[in-house]
Amino acid sequence: MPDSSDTTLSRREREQRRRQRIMLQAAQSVFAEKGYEQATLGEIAERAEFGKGTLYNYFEDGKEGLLFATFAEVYDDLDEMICSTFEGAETADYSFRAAFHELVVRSFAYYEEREDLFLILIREAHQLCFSNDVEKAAYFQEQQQRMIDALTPAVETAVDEGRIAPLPPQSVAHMLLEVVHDLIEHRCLTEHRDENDATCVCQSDAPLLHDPEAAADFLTALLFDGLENDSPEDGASRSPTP
Amino acid sequence: MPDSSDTTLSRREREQRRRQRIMLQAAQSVFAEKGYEQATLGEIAERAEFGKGTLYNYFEDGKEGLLFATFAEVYDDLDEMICSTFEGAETADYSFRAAFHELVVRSFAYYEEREDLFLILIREAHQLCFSNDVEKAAYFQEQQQRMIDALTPAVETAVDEGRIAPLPPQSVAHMLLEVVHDLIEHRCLTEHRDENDATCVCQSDAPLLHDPEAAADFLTALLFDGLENDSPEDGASRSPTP
DNA sequence: TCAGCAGATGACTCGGTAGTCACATTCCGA
DNA sequence: TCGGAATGTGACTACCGAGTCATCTGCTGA
Repeated sequence: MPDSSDTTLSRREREQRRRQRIMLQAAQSVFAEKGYEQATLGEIAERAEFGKGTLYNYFEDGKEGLLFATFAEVYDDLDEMICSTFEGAETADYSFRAAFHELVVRSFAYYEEREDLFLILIREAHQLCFSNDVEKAAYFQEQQQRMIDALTPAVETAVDEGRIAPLPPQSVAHMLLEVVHDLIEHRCLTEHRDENDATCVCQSDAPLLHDPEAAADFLTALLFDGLENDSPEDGASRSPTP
Repeated sequence: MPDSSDTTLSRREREQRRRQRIMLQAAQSVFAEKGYEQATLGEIAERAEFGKGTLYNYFEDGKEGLLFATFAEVYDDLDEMICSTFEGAETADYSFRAAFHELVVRSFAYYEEREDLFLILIREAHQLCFSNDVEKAAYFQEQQQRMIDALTPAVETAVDEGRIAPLPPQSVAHMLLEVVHDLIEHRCLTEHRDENDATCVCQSDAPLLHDPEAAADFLTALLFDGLENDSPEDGASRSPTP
Protein backbone atom coordinates (compact mmCIF):
# COMPACT_ATOMS: atom_id res chain seq x y z
CA MET A 1 0.00 0.00 0.00
CA PRO A 2 1.49 3.41 -1.05
CA ASP A 3 2.32 5.87 1.64
CA SER A 4 -0.51 8.32 2.31
CA SER A 5 1.98 11.17 2.71
CA ASP A 6 3.42 10.76 -0.82
CA THR A 7 3.64 14.34 -2.16
CA THR A 8 3.26 13.31 -5.82
CA LEU A 9 -0.41 12.68 -5.12
CA SER A 10 -3.20 15.23 -5.12
CA ARG A 11 -4.79 16.24 -1.87
CA ARG A 12 -7.86 14.18 -2.71
CA GLU A 13 -5.79 11.09 -3.40
CA ARG A 14 -3.79 11.52 -0.22
CA GLU A 15 -7.01 11.88 1.70
CA GLN A 16 -8.26 8.63 0.16
CA ARG A 17 -5.12 6.75 1.14
CA ARG A 18 -5.33 8.10 4.65
CA ARG A 19 -8.88 6.82 5.03
CA GLN A 20 -7.95 3.50 3.54
CA ARG A 21 -5.19 3.18 6.14
CA ILE A 22 -7.57 4.04 8.97
CA MET A 23 -10.00 1.36 7.80
CA LEU A 24 -7.23 -1.18 7.40
CA GLN A 25 -5.89 -0.48 10.86
CA ALA A 26 -9.36 -0.81 12.32
CA ALA A 27 -9.79 -4.12 10.52
CA GLN A 28 -6.43 -5.34 11.76
CA SER A 29 -7.26 -4.51 15.32
CA VAL A 30 -10.59 -6.35 15.11
CA PHE A 31 -9.08 -9.34 13.28
CA ALA A 32 -6.31 -9.61 15.85
CA GLU A 33 -8.78 -9.41 18.70
CA LYS A 34 -11.62 -11.62 17.49
CA GLY A 35 -10.18 -13.61 14.63
CA TYR A 36 -11.35 -13.23 11.05
CA GLU A 37 -14.47 -15.38 11.28
CA GLN A 38 -15.73 -13.68 14.42
CA ALA A 39 -14.95 -10.20 13.19
CA THR A 40 -17.91 -8.32 11.70
CA LEU A 41 -17.85 -5.53 9.19
CA GLY A 42 -20.11 -3.62 11.54
CA GLU A 43 -17.49 -3.55 14.25
CA ILE A 44 -14.69 -2.68 11.83
CA ALA A 45 -16.75 0.21 10.47
CA GLU A 46 -17.54 1.39 13.97
CA ARG A 47 -13.89 1.28 15.04
CA ALA A 48 -12.80 3.09 11.87
CA GLU A 49 -15.59 5.63 12.50
CA PHE A 50 -17.10 5.18 9.06
CA GLY A 51 -20.37 3.73 7.89
CA LYS A 52 -20.48 0.11 6.78
CA GLY A 53 -21.23 1.10 3.20
CA THR A 54 -18.17 3.34 3.09
CA LEU A 55 -15.87 0.39 3.61
CA TYR A 56 -17.16 -1.05 0.35
CA ASN A 57 -16.14 2.12 -1.45
CA TYR A 58 -12.54 1.50 -0.38
CA PHE A 59 -12.37 -2.31 -0.29
CA GLU A 60 -14.63 -3.81 -2.94
CA ASP A 61 -14.41 -7.29 -1.48
CA GLY A 62 -15.40 -6.16 1.98
CA LYS A 63 -14.05 -8.19 4.85
CA GLU A 64 -11.99 -10.43 2.62
CA GLY A 65 -10.40 -7.47 0.84
CA LEU A 66 -9.33 -6.05 4.18
CA LEU A 67 -7.83 -9.39 5.18
CA PHE A 68 -5.78 -9.73 2.00
CA ALA A 69 -4.56 -6.14 2.20
CA THR A 70 -3.28 -7.09 5.64
CA PHE A 71 -1.48 -10.13 4.27
CA ALA A 72 0.13 -8.02 1.56
CA GLU A 73 1.47 -5.66 4.19
CA VAL A 74 3.02 -8.34 6.36
CA TYR A 75 4.49 -10.38 3.49
CA ASP A 76 6.13 -7.27 2.05
CA ASP A 77 7.70 -6.53 5.42
CA LEU A 78 9.00 -10.08 5.81
CA ASP A 79 10.43 -10.24 2.31
CA GLU A 80 12.23 -6.97 2.93
CA MET A 81 13.58 -8.28 6.22
CA ILE A 82 14.97 -11.49 4.73
CA CYS A 83 16.57 -9.73 1.77
CA SER A 84 18.28 -7.06 3.84
CA THR A 85 19.50 -9.55 6.45
CA PHE A 86 21.23 -11.81 3.94
CA GLU A 87 22.63 -9.20 1.61
CA GLY A 88 26.37 -8.58 1.47
CA ALA A 89 27.39 -12.20 0.94
CA GLU A 90 30.43 -10.90 -0.94
CA THR A 91 31.80 -9.03 2.07
CA ALA A 92 34.96 -10.55 3.49
CA ASP A 93 33.73 -11.04 7.06
CA TYR A 94 30.26 -12.28 6.00
CA SER A 95 29.03 -15.27 7.96
CA PHE A 96 25.91 -17.16 6.95
CA ARG A 97 25.58 -18.37 10.47
CA ALA A 98 25.71 -14.85 11.88
CA ALA A 99 23.20 -13.67 9.31
CA PHE A 100 20.79 -16.39 10.36
CA HIS A 101 21.27 -15.41 13.98
CA GLU A 102 20.45 -11.84 12.98
CA LEU A 103 17.31 -12.97 11.18
CA VAL A 104 16.01 -14.55 14.36
CA VAL A 105 16.70 -11.38 16.32
CA ARG A 106 15.05 -9.17 13.72
CA SER A 107 12.04 -11.45 13.50
CA PHE A 108 11.56 -11.06 17.22
CA ALA A 109 11.83 -7.30 16.94
CA TYR A 110 9.26 -7.23 14.16
CA TYR A 111 6.95 -9.42 16.18
CA GLU A 112 7.13 -7.07 19.14
CA GLU A 113 6.46 -4.11 16.90
CA ARG A 114 3.52 -5.60 15.03
CA GLU A 115 2.08 -8.25 17.31
CA ASP A 116 -1.35 -7.75 15.78
CA LEU A 117 -0.18 -8.48 12.24
CA PHE A 118 1.63 -11.62 13.29
CA LEU A 119 -1.36 -12.94 15.14
CA ILE A 120 -3.47 -12.50 12.03
CA LEU A 121 -0.84 -14.08 9.82
CA ILE A 122 -0.41 -17.07 12.08
CA ARG A 123 -4.08 -17.72 12.60
CA GLU A 124 -5.63 -16.92 9.27
CA ALA A 125 -2.95 -17.61 6.68
CA HIS A 126 -2.48 -21.07 8.10
CA GLN A 127 -6.17 -21.74 7.79
CA LEU A 128 -6.43 -20.34 4.29
CA CYS A 129 -3.48 -22.38 3.01
CA PHE A 130 -5.82 -25.33 3.22
CA SER A 131 -8.72 -23.55 1.59
CA ASN A 132 -10.56 -25.39 -1.14
CA ASP A 133 -10.51 -22.18 -3.12
CA VAL A 134 -7.68 -22.69 -5.60
CA GLU A 135 -7.00 -18.96 -5.97
CA LYS A 136 -6.47 -18.46 -2.28
CA ALA A 137 -4.33 -21.53 -1.79
CA ALA A 138 -2.20 -20.38 -4.73
CA TYR A 139 -1.75 -16.93 -3.20
CA PHE A 140 -0.19 -18.39 -0.09
CA GLN A 141 1.93 -20.78 -2.08
CA GLU A 142 3.31 -17.81 -4.01
CA GLN A 143 4.00 -15.80 -0.89
CA GLN A 144 5.77 -18.67 0.79
CA GLN A 145 7.82 -19.29 -2.33
CA ARG A 146 8.69 -15.61 -2.38
CA MET A 147 10.16 -15.89 1.12
CA ILE A 148 12.06 -19.05 0.20
CA ASP A 149 13.37 -17.42 -2.97
CA ALA A 150 14.61 -14.49 -0.93
CA LEU A 151 16.70 -16.79 1.23
CA THR A 152 17.79 -19.48 -1.24
CA PRO A 153 20.61 -17.55 -2.99
CA ALA A 154 22.31 -16.99 0.37
CA VAL A 155 22.02 -20.70 1.16
CA GLU A 156 23.41 -21.60 -2.26
CA THR A 157 26.40 -19.34 -1.77
CA ALA A 158 27.02 -20.81 1.66
CA VAL A 159 26.87 -24.34 0.25
CA ASP A 160 29.15 -23.44 -2.68
CA GLU A 161 31.68 -21.90 -0.37
CA GLY A 162 31.58 -24.93 1.87
CA ARG A 163 30.24 -22.98 4.85
CA ILE A 164 27.32 -25.33 5.32
CA ALA A 165 26.62 -28.97 4.51
CA PRO A 166 25.75 -29.82 0.87
CA LEU A 167 21.99 -30.26 1.28
CA PRO A 168 19.34 -29.05 -1.22
CA PRO A 169 19.32 -25.23 -0.84
CA GLN A 170 15.57 -24.85 -1.30
CA SER A 171 14.86 -27.46 1.36
CA VAL A 172 17.34 -25.86 3.72
CA ALA A 173 15.89 -22.39 3.14
CA HIS A 174 12.44 -23.76 3.70
CA MET A 175 13.43 -25.49 6.90
CA LEU A 176 15.20 -22.43 8.31
CA LEU A 177 12.24 -20.15 7.70
CA GLU A 178 9.92 -22.73 9.14
CA VAL A 179 11.91 -23.01 12.34
CA VAL A 180 12.04 -19.25 12.84
CA HIS A 181 8.35 -19.01 12.11
CA ASP A 182 7.68 -21.71 14.70
CA LEU A 183 9.70 -19.98 17.33
CA ILE A 184 7.82 -16.70 16.89
CA GLU A 185 4.56 -18.57 16.73
CA HIS A 186 5.33 -20.35 19.96
CA ARG A 187 6.21 -17.12 21.68
CA CYS A 188 3.06 -15.54 20.33
CA LEU A 189 1.07 -18.46 21.69
CA THR A 190 2.49 -18.30 25.21
CA GLU A 191 1.99 -14.55 25.32
CA HIS A 192 -1.56 -14.90 24.10
CA ARG A 193 -2.19 -17.45 26.83
CA ASP A 194 -0.74 -15.26 29.52
CA GLU A 195 -3.01 -12.43 28.46
CA ASN A 196 -6.07 -14.60 28.77
CA ASP A 197 -5.08 -16.40 31.91
CA ALA A 198 -2.94 -14.51 34.39
CA THR A 199 -2.72 -17.57 36.67
CA CYS A 200 -0.89 -19.50 33.97
CA VAL A 201 2.31 -21.11 35.24
CA CYS A 202 5.40 -20.13 33.32
CA GLN A 203 6.77 -22.83 31.09
CA SER A 204 10.29 -24.07 31.71
CA ASP A 205 11.48 -22.69 28.38
CA ALA A 206 9.91 -19.27 28.88
CA PRO A 207 13.17 -17.32 29.27
CA LEU A 208 14.39 -18.87 26.05
CA LEU A 209 11.39 -17.46 24.28
CA HIS A 210 11.32 -14.02 25.76
CA ASP A 211 14.94 -13.15 25.32
CA PRO A 212 15.61 -12.69 21.60
CA GLU A 213 19.37 -13.25 21.98
CA ALA A 214 18.94 -16.46 23.96
CA ALA A 215 16.40 -17.78 21.47
CA ALA A 216 18.65 -16.94 18.54
CA ASP A 217 21.61 -18.61 20.25
CA PHE A 218 19.64 -21.78 20.95
CA LEU A 219 18.27 -22.02 17.45
CA THR A 220 21.56 -21.24 15.74
CA ALA A 221 23.48 -23.75 17.85
CA LEU A 222 20.88 -26.45 17.31
CA LEU A 223 20.65 -25.96 13.57
CA PHE A 224 24.31 -25.40 12.78
CA ASP A 225 26.05 -27.65 15.26
CA GLY A 226 23.39 -30.30 15.52
CA LEU A 227 22.08 -32.26 18.46
CA GLU A 228 24.68 -35.00 18.31
CA ASN A 229 27.07 -34.68 21.19
CA ASP A 230 30.46 -35.02 19.52
CA SER A 231 32.32 -32.69 21.86
CA PRO A 232 33.54 -35.26 24.45
CA GLU A 233 35.48 -37.27 21.86
CA ASP A 234 36.32 -34.33 19.71
CA GLY A 235 36.10 -30.93 21.33
CA ALA A 236 37.76 -29.03 18.48
CA SER A 237 35.28 -29.85 15.72
CA ARG A 238 32.58 -27.39 16.79
CA SER A 239 32.53 -23.81 15.69
CA PRO A 240 31.95 -21.24 18.41
CA THR A 241 28.57 -19.56 18.54
CA PRO A 242 28.75 -16.18 16.76
CA MET B 1 -13.70 -43.37 22.80
CA PRO B 2 -14.29 -47.01 23.94
CA ASP B 3 -14.44 -49.69 21.31
CA SER B 4 -17.97 -50.40 20.17
CA SER B 5 -17.25 -54.14 20.05
CA ASP B 6 -16.34 -54.34 23.77
CA THR B 7 -18.18 -57.46 25.00
CA THR B 8 -18.54 -56.20 28.57
CA LEU B 9 -21.24 -53.84 27.37
CA SER B 10 -24.90 -54.63 26.85
CA ARG B 11 -26.23 -54.84 23.34
CA ARG B 12 -27.93 -51.48 23.76
CA GLU B 13 -24.74 -49.84 24.89
CA ARG B 14 -22.78 -51.37 22.05
CA GLU B 15 -25.38 -50.16 19.63
CA GLN B 16 -25.06 -46.63 21.06
CA ARG B 17 -21.31 -46.64 20.66
CA ARG B 18 -21.61 -47.87 17.13
CA ARG B 19 -23.94 -45.01 16.22
CA GLN B 20 -21.74 -42.53 17.99
CA ARG B 21 -18.83 -43.76 15.86
CA ILE B 22 -20.84 -43.42 12.67
CA MET B 23 -21.74 -39.86 13.54
CA LEU B 24 -18.17 -39.04 14.48
CA GLN B 25 -16.87 -40.47 11.22
CA ALA B 26 -19.43 -38.51 9.25
CA ALA B 27 -18.40 -35.36 11.11
CA GLN B 28 -14.74 -36.07 10.44
CA SER B 29 -15.32 -36.51 6.76
CA VAL B 30 -17.26 -33.25 6.53
CA PHE B 31 -14.75 -31.34 8.69
CA ALA B 32 -11.87 -32.61 6.58
CA GLU B 33 -13.64 -31.66 3.37
CA LYS B 34 -15.13 -28.28 4.24
CA GLY B 35 -13.31 -27.17 7.36
CA TYR B 36 -15.05 -26.75 10.71
CA GLU B 37 -16.58 -23.34 10.09
CA GLN B 38 -18.04 -24.29 6.74
CA ALA B 39 -19.32 -27.65 7.92
CA THR B 40 -23.01 -27.71 8.85
CA LEU B 41 -24.75 -30.03 11.23
CA GLY B 42 -27.27 -30.68 8.49
CA GLU B 43 -24.66 -32.16 6.22
CA ILE B 44 -23.09 -34.20 9.00
CA ALA B 45 -26.50 -35.60 9.91
CA GLU B 46 -27.23 -36.39 6.28
CA ARG B 47 -23.91 -38.16 5.81
CA ALA B 48 -24.37 -40.13 9.02
CA GLU B 49 -27.91 -40.98 7.87
CA PHE B 50 -29.50 -39.68 11.05
CA GLY B 51 -31.76 -36.73 11.77
CA LYS B 52 -30.20 -33.52 12.97
CA GLY B 53 -31.92 -33.81 16.33
CA THR B 54 -30.45 -37.26 16.85
CA LEU B 55 -26.91 -35.87 16.79
CA TYR B 56 -27.81 -33.80 19.85
CA ASN B 57 -28.84 -36.97 21.67
CA TYR B 58 -25.29 -38.29 21.23
CA PHE B 59 -23.22 -35.12 21.29
CA GLU B 60 -24.77 -32.54 23.60
CA ASP B 61 -22.58 -29.75 22.35
CA GLY B 62 -23.46 -30.37 18.73
CA LYS B 63 -20.81 -29.46 16.21
CA GLU B 64 -18.28 -28.48 18.81
CA GLY B 65 -18.69 -31.75 20.68
CA LEU B 66 -17.98 -33.65 17.50
CA LEU B 67 -14.87 -31.59 16.87
CA PHE B 68 -13.45 -32.18 20.33
CA ALA B 69 -14.20 -35.91 20.18
CA THR B 70 -12.10 -35.89 17.00
CA PHE B 71 -9.23 -34.13 18.74
CA ALA B 72 -9.34 -36.63 21.59
CA GLU B 73 -8.99 -39.46 19.07
CA VAL B 74 -6.00 -38.03 17.27
CA TYR B 75 -4.14 -36.90 20.40
CA ASP B 76 -4.55 -40.35 21.95
CA ASP B 77 -3.07 -41.91 18.83
CA LEU B 78 -0.12 -39.53 18.77
CA ASP B 79 0.65 -39.99 22.45
CA GLU B 80 0.63 -43.73 21.97
CA MET B 81 2.93 -43.42 18.97
CA ILE B 82 5.50 -41.31 20.78
CA CYS B 83 5.53 -43.51 23.86
CA SER B 84 5.93 -46.75 21.96
CA THR B 85 8.63 -45.34 19.66
CA PHE B 86 10.87 -44.18 22.49
CA GLU B 87 10.39 -47.07 24.90
CA GLY B 88 13.22 -49.49 25.54
CA ALA B 89 15.85 -46.89 26.39
CA GLU B 90 17.47 -49.50 28.62
CA THR B 91 18.10 -51.91 25.75
CA ALA B 92 21.79 -52.28 24.88
CA ASP B 93 21.51 -51.34 21.21
CA TYR B 94 19.06 -48.48 21.80
CA SER B 95 19.82 -45.34 19.83
CA PHE B 96 17.99 -42.09 20.44
CA ARG B 97 18.84 -41.01 16.95
CA ALA B 98 17.40 -44.18 15.43
CA ALA B 99 14.27 -43.81 17.58
CA PHE B 100 13.75 -40.28 16.28
CA HIS B 101 14.19 -41.52 12.74
CA GLU B 102 11.56 -44.14 13.44
CA LEU B 103 9.20 -41.49 14.82
CA VAL B 104 9.37 -39.59 11.55
CA VAL B 105 8.64 -42.75 9.57
CA ARG B 106 5.73 -43.71 11.81
CA SER B 107 4.30 -40.21 11.68
CA PHE B 108 4.24 -40.48 7.92
CA ALA B 109 2.53 -43.82 8.09
CA TYR B 110 -0.10 -42.47 10.46
CA TYR B 111 -0.65 -39.50 8.21
CA GLU B 112 -1.25 -41.73 5.21
CA GLU B 113 -3.64 -43.85 7.19
CA ARG B 114 -5.66 -40.98 8.68
CA GLU B 115 -5.22 -38.07 6.33
CA ASP B 116 -8.61 -36.71 7.31
CA LEU B 117 -7.76 -36.54 11.02
CA PHE B 118 -4.48 -34.78 10.37
CA LEU B 119 -6.09 -32.21 8.16
CA ILE B 120 -8.58 -31.39 10.90
CA LEU B 121 -5.86 -31.26 13.53
CA ILE B 122 -3.65 -29.00 11.46
CA ARG B 123 -6.37 -26.60 10.44
CA GLU B 124 -8.59 -26.38 13.47
CA ALA B 125 -6.34 -27.04 16.46
CA HIS B 126 -3.96 -24.37 15.25
CA GLN B 127 -6.79 -21.89 15.05
CA LEU B 128 -8.26 -22.83 18.41
CA CYS B 129 -4.92 -22.52 20.18
CA PHE B 130 -5.36 -18.80 19.76
CA SER B 131 -8.98 -18.79 20.86
CA ASN B 132 -10.00 -16.16 23.37
CA ASP B 133 -11.89 -18.87 25.19
CA VAL B 134 -9.58 -19.76 28.07
CA GLU B 135 -10.97 -23.30 28.39
CA LYS B 136 -10.21 -24.15 24.80
CA ALA B 137 -6.76 -22.60 24.76
CA ALA B 138 -5.97 -24.56 27.93
CA TYR B 139 -7.12 -27.82 26.35
CA PHE B 140 -4.59 -27.49 23.57
CA GLN B 141 -1.88 -26.42 25.94
CA GLU B 142 -2.50 -29.59 27.94
CA GLN B 143 -2.46 -31.81 24.89
CA GLN B 144 0.75 -30.30 23.61
CA GLN B 145 2.34 -30.68 27.01
CA ARG B 146 1.20 -34.30 27.05
CA MET B 147 3.11 -34.93 23.80
CA ILE B 148 6.20 -33.15 25.13
CA ASP B 149 6.01 -35.09 28.39
CA ALA B 150 5.87 -38.32 26.44
CA LEU B 151 9.14 -37.49 24.72
CA THR B 152 11.06 -35.63 27.43
CA PRO B 153 12.21 -38.66 29.48
CA ALA B 154 13.87 -40.14 26.40
CA VAL B 155 15.63 -36.84 25.72
CA GLU B 156 16.75 -36.63 29.34
CA THR B 157 18.21 -40.11 29.22
CA ALA B 158 19.99 -39.29 25.97
CA VAL B 159 21.45 -36.13 27.49
CA ASP B 160 22.49 -37.95 30.70
CA GLU B 161 24.21 -40.66 28.74
CA GLY B 162 25.99 -38.08 26.62
CA ARG B 163 24.33 -39.19 23.40
CA ILE B 164 23.11 -35.69 22.59
CA ALA B 165 24.23 -32.18 23.45
CA PRO B 166 23.38 -30.87 26.94
CA LEU B 167 20.47 -28.60 26.00
CA PRO B 168 17.23 -28.19 28.03
CA PRO B 169 15.34 -31.50 27.50
CA GLN B 170 11.89 -29.89 27.36
CA SER B 171 13.01 -27.41 24.76
CA VAL B 172 14.65 -30.14 22.71
CA ALA B 173 11.57 -32.36 22.94
CA HIS B 174 9.41 -29.45 21.93
CA MET B 175 11.62 -28.59 18.99
CA LEU B 176 11.78 -32.17 17.74
CA LEU B 177 8.02 -32.61 17.80
CA GLU B 178 7.55 -29.26 16.15
CA VAL B 179 9.86 -30.15 13.29
CA VAL B 180 8.15 -33.48 12.66
CA HIS B 181 4.77 -31.79 12.82
CA ASP B 182 5.95 -29.21 10.28
CA LEU B 183 7.19 -31.84 7.90
CA ILE B 184 3.88 -33.68 7.93
CA GLU B 185 2.03 -30.42 7.68
CA HIS B 186 4.05 -29.41 4.67
CA ARG B 187 3.44 -32.70 2.97
CA CYS B 188 -0.26 -32.41 3.76
CA LEU B 189 -0.26 -28.95 2.25
CA THR B 190 1.38 -29.94 -1.02
CA GLU B 191 -0.91 -32.92 -1.35
CA HIS B 192 -3.93 -30.77 -0.66
CA ARG B 193 -2.78 -28.36 -3.34
CA ASP B 194 -2.26 -31.10 -5.89
CA GLU B 195 -5.78 -32.35 -5.30
CA ASN B 196 -7.22 -28.93 -5.97
CA ASP B 197 -5.01 -28.00 -8.85
CA ALA B 198 -3.79 -30.77 -11.10
CA THR B 199 -1.73 -28.35 -13.20
CA CYS B 200 0.42 -27.52 -10.17
CA VAL B 201 4.12 -27.76 -10.88
CA CYS B 202 5.97 -30.15 -8.59
CA GLN B 203 8.21 -28.45 -6.05
CA SER B 204 11.90 -29.20 -6.08
CA ASP B 205 11.72 -30.84 -2.68
CA ALA B 206 8.72 -33.00 -3.52
CA PRO B 207 10.53 -36.35 -3.51
CA LEU B 208 11.87 -35.51 -0.08
CA LEU B 209 8.36 -35.12 1.17
CA HIS B 210 6.79 -38.10 -0.44
CA ASP B 211 9.36 -40.69 0.51
CA PRO B 212 9.16 -41.27 4.26
CA GLU B 213 12.68 -42.72 4.44
CA ALA B 214 14.24 -39.82 2.56
CA ALA B 215 12.39 -37.29 4.72
CA ALA B 216 13.44 -39.05 7.90
CA ASP B 217 17.06 -39.18 6.72
CA PHE B 218 17.10 -35.49 5.86
CA LEU B 219 15.55 -34.43 9.14
CA THR B 220 17.69 -36.71 11.28
CA ALA B 221 20.90 -35.61 9.56
CA LEU B 222 19.98 -31.95 9.84
CA LEU B 223 18.97 -32.09 13.48
CA PHE B 224 21.67 -34.41 14.78
CA ASP B 225 24.68 -33.45 12.68
CA GLY B 226 23.79 -29.81 12.14
CA LEU B 227 24.12 -27.59 9.13
CA GLU B 228 27.68 -26.55 9.79
CA ASN B 229 29.98 -28.14 7.29
CA ASP B 230 32.78 -29.45 9.42
CA SER B 231 33.59 -32.51 7.30
CA PRO B 232 36.30 -31.01 5.03
CA GLU B 233 38.52 -30.08 7.96
CA ASP B 234 37.43 -32.91 10.17
CA GLY B 235 35.82 -35.85 8.41
CA ALA B 236 35.88 -38.17 11.43
CA SER B 237 33.71 -36.15 13.79
CA ARG B 238 30.35 -36.95 12.21
CA SER B 239 28.35 -39.99 13.09
CA PRO B 240 26.94 -42.01 10.22
CA THR B 241 23.21 -41.80 9.51
CA PRO B 242 21.46 -44.75 11.18
C1' DT C 1 -24.83 31.70 -4.56
C1' DC C 2 -25.93 27.54 -6.37
C1' DA C 3 -25.86 23.32 -9.44
C1' DG C 4 -23.91 19.14 -9.69
C1' DC C 5 -21.28 15.53 -8.17
C1' DA C 6 -18.25 12.46 -5.35
C1' DG C 7 -18.58 10.29 -1.50
C1' DA C 8 -20.84 8.79 3.06
C1' DT C 9 -24.48 6.41 5.27
C1' DG C 10 -27.19 2.84 7.78
C1' DA C 11 -31.80 0.73 7.44
C1' DC C 12 -33.07 -3.02 4.98
C1' DT C 13 -33.00 -7.40 2.44
C1' DC C 14 -31.76 -11.87 2.04
C1' DG C 15 -29.63 -16.19 2.75
C1' DG C 16 -28.16 -19.26 5.87
C1' DT C 17 -27.72 -22.28 10.24
C1' DA C 18 -27.69 -23.72 15.19
C1' DG C 19 -30.52 -25.58 18.21
C1' DT C 20 -35.53 -26.93 19.74
C1' DC C 21 -39.47 -29.68 20.43
C1' DA C 22 -43.89 -31.80 19.43
C1' DC C 23 -44.74 -35.79 17.30
C1' DA C 24 -43.55 -40.45 15.16
C1' DT C 25 -41.38 -44.76 15.58
C1' DT C 26 -39.19 -48.60 17.68
C1' DC C 27 -38.07 -51.49 21.40
C1' DC C 28 -38.84 -54.39 25.24
C1' DG C 29 -40.64 -56.41 29.27
C1' DA C 30 -44.85 -57.89 31.34
C1' DT D 1 -50.43 -58.61 22.58
C1' DC D 2 -49.97 -54.32 24.65
C1' DG D 3 -48.33 -50.02 26.87
C1' DG D 4 -45.00 -47.01 28.03
C1' DA D 5 -40.16 -45.88 27.79
C1' DA D 6 -36.54 -44.76 24.82
C1' DT D 7 -35.13 -42.99 20.78
C1' DG D 8 -35.40 -40.74 16.22
C1' DT D 9 -36.99 -36.84 13.39
C1' DG D 10 -37.11 -32.62 10.61
C1' DA D 11 -39.99 -28.51 10.29
C1' DC D 12 -39.65 -24.53 12.67
C1' DT D 13 -37.81 -20.51 15.22
C1' DA D 14 -34.79 -17.13 16.26
C1' DC D 15 -30.81 -15.04 15.25
C1' DC D 16 -27.08 -13.05 12.70
C1' DG D 17 -24.28 -10.63 9.50
C1' DA D 18 -22.83 -9.61 4.54
C1' DG D 19 -23.79 -6.77 1.11
C1' DT D 20 -27.11 -3.20 -1.21
C1' DC D 21 -28.96 1.12 -2.43
C1' DA D 22 -31.95 5.10 -1.97
C1' DT D 23 -30.90 9.00 0.26
C1' DC D 24 -28.21 12.53 2.32
C1' DT D 25 -24.08 15.64 2.86
C1' DG D 26 -20.74 18.75 1.86
C1' DC D 27 -17.35 20.23 -1.45
C1' DT D 28 -15.99 22.67 -5.68
C1' DG D 29 -15.93 25.46 -9.50
C1' DA D 30 -18.63 28.57 -12.26
